[in-house]
Amino acid sequence: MEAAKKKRLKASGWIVGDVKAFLGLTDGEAAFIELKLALTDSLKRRRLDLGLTQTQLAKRLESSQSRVAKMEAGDRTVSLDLLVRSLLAVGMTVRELGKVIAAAARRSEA
Amino acid sequence: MEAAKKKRLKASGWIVGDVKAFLGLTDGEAAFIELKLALTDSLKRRRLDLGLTQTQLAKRLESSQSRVAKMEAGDRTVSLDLLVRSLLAVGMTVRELGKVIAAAARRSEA
DNA sequence: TGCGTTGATGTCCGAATCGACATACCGTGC
DNA sequence: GCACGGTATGTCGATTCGGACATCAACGCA
Repeated sequence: MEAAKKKRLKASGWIVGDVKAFLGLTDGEAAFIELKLALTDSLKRRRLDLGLTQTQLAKRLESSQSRVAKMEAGDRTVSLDLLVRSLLAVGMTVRELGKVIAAAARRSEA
Repeated sequence: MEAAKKKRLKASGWIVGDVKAFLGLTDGEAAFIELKLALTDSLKRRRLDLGLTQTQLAKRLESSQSRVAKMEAGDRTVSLDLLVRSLLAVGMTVRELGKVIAAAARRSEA
């Protein structure tokens, strides 16, 4: 968390300390979770943009509705592999993927 | 593969058709492999930059030398999860990760 | 030559993840 | 209210992936 934001929060009465600190995660682990969340959101956004239901998307991915739901819910039984494969399967390019990730990093630093 | 490159190769006597076409991969699958390769290389480069042996890196990752070797070799039993978690564990930021991925895409388009 | 270090490869088996199915939940329209 | 389409959640057997270990090749060095 950036210092300025921390200060703002503290000033407004919050106890400062993010999820990472609370759960005792390392920087790497926190970054990994942050990354998964960003992809999770991207996937859901893309599905809605394509006007698909979870069931329809599942068919494209040769998966099941329940797994799509878990992907979008950030379920811990969903791997980064599956998330990325899915994004690529619905037409996201590697380049766009890179952008999404970099953008997510920027957002979380703010 | 981009058209211009295809032409160049053809002109120089190569039979045109990349790995993707040969193996009958979809665009998404090909992109996924491309992505893994880029991360594989990044990991090896970072390890060498840090001046670590595979065994030393393995210790940091709480893994084993053989798994590190497989990661760097692009073994199919190595997941994207492991690759990304390893990169984050050796100090790569999510933002850098995004850049590496985008850069890899640019390179493969050329 | 023999020795130590580094990395590559194959295998084992427990843990994590998968697709699938059942089922519950939640709106919306009748 | 009820039905229905869409989504969420829990569970199961099968597959994949993980760390660990053994082993091998390649290298430099005494």
